[in-house]
Amino acid sequence: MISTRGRYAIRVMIDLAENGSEGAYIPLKDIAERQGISKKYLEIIVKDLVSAGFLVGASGKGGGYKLCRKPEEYTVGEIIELMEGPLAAVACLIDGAAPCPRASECETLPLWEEYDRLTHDFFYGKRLSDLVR
Amino acid sequence: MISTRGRYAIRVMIDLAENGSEGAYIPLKDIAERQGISKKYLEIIVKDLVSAGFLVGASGKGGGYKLCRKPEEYTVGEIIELMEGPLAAVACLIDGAAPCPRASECETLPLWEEYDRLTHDFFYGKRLSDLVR
DNA sequence: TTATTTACCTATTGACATAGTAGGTTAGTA
DNA sequence: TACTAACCTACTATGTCAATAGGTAAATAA
Repeated sequence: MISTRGRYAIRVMIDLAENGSEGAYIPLKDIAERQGISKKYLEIIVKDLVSAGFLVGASGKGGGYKLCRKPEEYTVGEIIELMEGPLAAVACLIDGAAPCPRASECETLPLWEEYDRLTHDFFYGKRLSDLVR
Repeated sequence: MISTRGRYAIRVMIDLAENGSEGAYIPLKDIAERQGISKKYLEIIVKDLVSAGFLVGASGKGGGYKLCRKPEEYTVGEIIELMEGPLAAVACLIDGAAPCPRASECETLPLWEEYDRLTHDFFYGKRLSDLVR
């Protein structure tokens, strides 16, 4: 299940792509109102997008947020994985996790691997520009 | 993320398909040992499989569990949905849930719908017999 | 009939994640 | 100097996950 963190993050990015023409900074308040999401909660989400270098923020009057790249240069997959952690169907498939000692005999592992590839290809094949009206 | 409930349920079903030849009842203790999973925890999972009519249990000496259908007559999707609830990527797509008031203007909904179809088709296209060695 | 085996039942626990809220400080602009 | 907006830390309620604990009921083999 994709949580609100990931879903709201994508909506913020789309909002910026649609309303942030010519590199203007868009106040979070405006985004929150347009999207019908609590501004306070969006602050938490946007903070992570800034840390990751997906957005840049500017303080003070006339400040706000804007995209760092062109919409076609963001994939939906990287946004989701940033906000939610690895896009893995099962814990055994998370990179860097302790490898499952039953992996070699596990009859379900190939199933999860196949689903994992499907999911990964789907979300990394979608770009922010594909979602903008 | 598929939790242990769903994953263990599938492994129990595979174990029964492989070891329960000729309609014999297989004790949960044996399954737990073969699979390396706590028997106590499996009891909870197996209980749901019985309630749903996927398995049948027999008490007493010589008892245990067995499949009710042939392995090719179970889909992985129905097992997962039984154990984990709807296989939906986002809350707005759960059947019977309160419909999202923003659905008509939501720019991300088509994305989740497409992913949902992909996931559904994948898991309902896989059968228990596909996982048995 | 008795002992054994096995399913079946209810309750509880610790750890963690989710979805926020609350209240303040810093930075930049008009 | 007033205002705006980002930025920061902390807190909380609710729920889910992954089990564990300790029993009762049913069926069979000796």
